[in-house]
Amino acid sequence: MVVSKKHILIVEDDVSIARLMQIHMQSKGHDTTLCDDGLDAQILLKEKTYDLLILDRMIPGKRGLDLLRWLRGEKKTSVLPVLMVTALAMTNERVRGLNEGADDYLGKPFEPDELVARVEALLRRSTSLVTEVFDSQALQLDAETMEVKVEGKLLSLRPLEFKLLQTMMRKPGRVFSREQLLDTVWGMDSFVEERTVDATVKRLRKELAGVGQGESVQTIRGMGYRFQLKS
Amino acid sequence: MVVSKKHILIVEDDVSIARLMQIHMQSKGHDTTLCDDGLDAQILLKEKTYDLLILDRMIPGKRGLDLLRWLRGEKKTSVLPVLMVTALAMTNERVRGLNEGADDYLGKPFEPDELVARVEALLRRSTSLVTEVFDSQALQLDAETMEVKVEGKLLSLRPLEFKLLQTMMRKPGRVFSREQLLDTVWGMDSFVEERTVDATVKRLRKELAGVGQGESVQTIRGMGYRFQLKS
DNA sequence: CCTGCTTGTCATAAAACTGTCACATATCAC
DNA sequence: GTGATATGTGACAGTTTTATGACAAGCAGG
Repeated sequence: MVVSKKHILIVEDDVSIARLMQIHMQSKGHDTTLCDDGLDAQILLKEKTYDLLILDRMIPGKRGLDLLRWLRGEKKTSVLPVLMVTALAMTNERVRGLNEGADDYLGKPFEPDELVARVEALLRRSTSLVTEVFDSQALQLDAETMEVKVEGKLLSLRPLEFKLLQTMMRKPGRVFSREQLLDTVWGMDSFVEERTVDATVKRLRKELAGVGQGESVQTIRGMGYRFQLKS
Repeated sequence: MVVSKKHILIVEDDVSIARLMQIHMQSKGHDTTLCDDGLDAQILLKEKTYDLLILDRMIPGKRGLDLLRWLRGEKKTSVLPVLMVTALAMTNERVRGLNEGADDYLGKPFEPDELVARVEALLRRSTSLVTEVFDSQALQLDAETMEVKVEGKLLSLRPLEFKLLQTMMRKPGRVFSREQLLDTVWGMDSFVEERTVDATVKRLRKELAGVGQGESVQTIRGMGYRFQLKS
């Protein structure tokens, strides 16, 4: 599977190693930003968003773990995948790094192939299991757990119901035709009756009704459906 | 910082020195076990777990370095801190000992104060770094012994089950895809069916069920698995 | 070479999900 | 109101996904 072009922040003070990383990342078609100081990295992370962070454990300015801890403490960037690199190849150090929130770990010296493999694996994951949290007032939808929370009350939907809600939530108030929904939810190449949408809407409504939001999916006769929270 | 009570294994054939060590360790509130033979020490290390090993380089039965090499090689997971003691205070010998995996080194004769200081330093390090104890409410996972405690009830898992639980516990509530678990638990380069994850999950669940946490590993249909303690 | 334990795979059972249909209701134009 | 059209609803079967038990290969320790 090809991972599309990503932007990777490399925090590493050893120039030769950093260059090596950069070359390999670029060979896979990714953009890279290099940074050799922890405090500078912190600023960069505040300013921009990256798809992956390669973090050396031993860096000037701020220790790697400190940076990681800060990163995980912040809400916004908390899902940024982090690959931690270090010369401390001891098991306990590794465990500690992972506990602090690193998603993977690579010991120095490393094989370039392994670096690439781990990076690609992390990127693959992050694109398939993104933690999207839509938040329309009282309703939260978490793409990662396929769960929906309405005023704290948990609601676990079936895959199709979830996708349907997710799709309609992206444009609250907008009317979606059955054809449109079939395309986005079921996929452009599915052989499914339009009436199937009705059935799924019904099932979704039933679930939502359980938390007092049964009417948030409305029917526009002759047009389709739309989503809007009951006020 | 006060280091809580630890159990120290002293491997030393000179009785007077051994007694001296013992007295000082006990004065700091630690338990000690004395052993004057390398082979016996090996048996003890197999049978029990200690928090620190004070190892004389010159001991009967087995040479100190051999024991150390065995310890580091045999149980790759062993992170037991080792303080090596010897009369051979030459630099190169010292280097050799550290290379073999000793965590610190003390030349004979030694000042009792120095012994105590080094021991305390090692213990402090080990409690903050080595014995990583995950603690999600009632569940404790000890990376060193591969044991899991649930409300006091001990649970010894098989290697794979342990790794699996350990991986999922790092991000409680988060869903891990089978691919993700294969990468982290089995390794990125393993040729294992995705269904194997199911089998291992089943085995892990069975163990957890024995202590009333069978449902803490949940299935997210179409997505993967996640860990979350039953509340 | 045994022996016991771990683990990968497979076949099968069980469960969850979804598409469709038949019919009930609702809405609209006249 | 009446018929025509659109949508709601419940049931059911087929499909997909996961659970489970069995089994053998792999492996470490004797």
